[in-house]
Amino acid sequence: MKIRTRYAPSPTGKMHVGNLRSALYEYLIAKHSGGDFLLRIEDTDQERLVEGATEIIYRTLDRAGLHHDEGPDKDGGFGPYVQSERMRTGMYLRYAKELVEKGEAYYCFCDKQRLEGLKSEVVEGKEVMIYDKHCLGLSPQEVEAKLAAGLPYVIRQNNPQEGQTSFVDELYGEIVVDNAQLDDMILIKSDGFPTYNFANVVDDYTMGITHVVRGNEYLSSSPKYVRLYQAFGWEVPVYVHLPLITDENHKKLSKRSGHSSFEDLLEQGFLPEAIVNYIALLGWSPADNREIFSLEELVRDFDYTRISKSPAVFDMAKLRWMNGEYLKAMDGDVFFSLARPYLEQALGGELDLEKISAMVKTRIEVWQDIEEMVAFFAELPDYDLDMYAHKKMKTTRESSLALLREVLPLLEAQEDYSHEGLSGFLQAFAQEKGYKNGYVMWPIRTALSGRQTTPAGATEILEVLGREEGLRRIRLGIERLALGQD
RNA sequence: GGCUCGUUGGUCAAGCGGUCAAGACGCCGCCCUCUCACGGCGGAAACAGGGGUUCGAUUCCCCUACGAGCUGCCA
Repeated sequence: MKIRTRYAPSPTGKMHVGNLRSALYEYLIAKHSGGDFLLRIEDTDQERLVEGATEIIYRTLDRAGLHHDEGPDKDGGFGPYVQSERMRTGMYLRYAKELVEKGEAYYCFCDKQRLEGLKSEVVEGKEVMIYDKHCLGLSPQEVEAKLAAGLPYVIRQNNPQEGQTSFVDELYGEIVVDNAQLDDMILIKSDGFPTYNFANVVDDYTMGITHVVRGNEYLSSSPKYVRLYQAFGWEVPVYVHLPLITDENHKKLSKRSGHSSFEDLLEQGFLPEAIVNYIALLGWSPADNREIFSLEELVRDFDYTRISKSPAVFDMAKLRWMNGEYLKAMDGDVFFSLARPYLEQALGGELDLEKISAMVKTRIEVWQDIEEMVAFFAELPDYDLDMYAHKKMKTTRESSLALLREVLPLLEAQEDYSHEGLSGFLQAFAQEKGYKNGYVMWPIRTALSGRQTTPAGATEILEVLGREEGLRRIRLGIERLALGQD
């Protein structure tokens, strides 16, 4: 049997990493076995729809490389793939009526007031209500009359008060609940739209979904869905409920709390491959110890039985590390082409950006790190003269001044300002004088950069800065040190 | 409140009756070195608690605690 999975988001905003991970696992489970991954838009809640949200879903999936085999834009013969369009075919109501006829569902005409009156317990500020099956007692004639009168109605599932319902989740094992716990959830809303609870079952069945892969939040309502399948006489699909992804406070990720969406992370300078790789490991681990996976490798190695059951905290620090790994492994030219906009923004087009790009490559974790790191090339920052003193280099302000004065004429005489030429001659100089390399390089680099740490050594910086600017900065350093001494 | 699920270092996470309880991120130290970074080496750091079962429990069962999810005409 060919596995078919689906990602079924409701278009209500951005996709955060939890949403994306669901999509990823659904994709991986299907693709690992050569199956199909479908996209279905669940827009049955007309009030929560957000303009443009569907486009975000397409964009995100595309950027993440999770290409669907079927979807609203790719008909595979199981369409429509948008629930509002499916509703127009009348299918949900038809199926609901079938259930009514079987006694597995019933019309309910209860209005808001009556329902409000049913709310009894108040727990943590939330009122808890269990529907009392009031309308189940209506005779067929009464129902007909109310329907004919055009009264608004909903259709509710009719769950038994006794017995148990169970199903097997691939990860969590057998889940058993007392039927008395199952409330008569609404299948068809008064606006004619199906609820998620009903639509997901009808759609998953009619679209041939074999493996229902979804967030853990559905685990406890799954018995109700299972009852629906059974009521229809449909085969229950394979269920794989995924553990939650939480923030550092162990709270479920949500847009409301300002948690990053996939697109936010891209803006923050993360690579889509790194994000995908990272979230793949949030709740799943391979049999070996590997951590770096391309999407193709994930497809090959993804064994969903190894998905864990406990929630995972989204750790930005590790994502940053992983992004850095991707950056380091990237081809130099590709890196440069991607880094270029950031380099240009920080430095303009004057300097040799390609050289600077190479310097920065092993030192950044996200693109945004570039700007701060290279700013000194464009403009010498104001710096504290104490920076010239470094215990390990054995330099002091005084020794630095002397060193720079000693080295300046030599640099003025130098023609070759290549990194190789400069380092060759400077090291020779150090050796001749019996200085350690650091003793001569530290003052020079400080004068050139005005910084304690730089993405390159003194001679590389000098090469990029060029003879004129380099000498200018060194002279300035001498001047300031001399002044500061008095 | 009820129901369901979960609980190995700060975080991810291996383990599936007998291990000195992996590995990774982060942190710390050392080496490399013209600073930083990379790279290399090393370190601190965990089985929530209590009962069982067993010759032997991180591993199986029960209870408690804690956490999470659901309990919507939201998904």
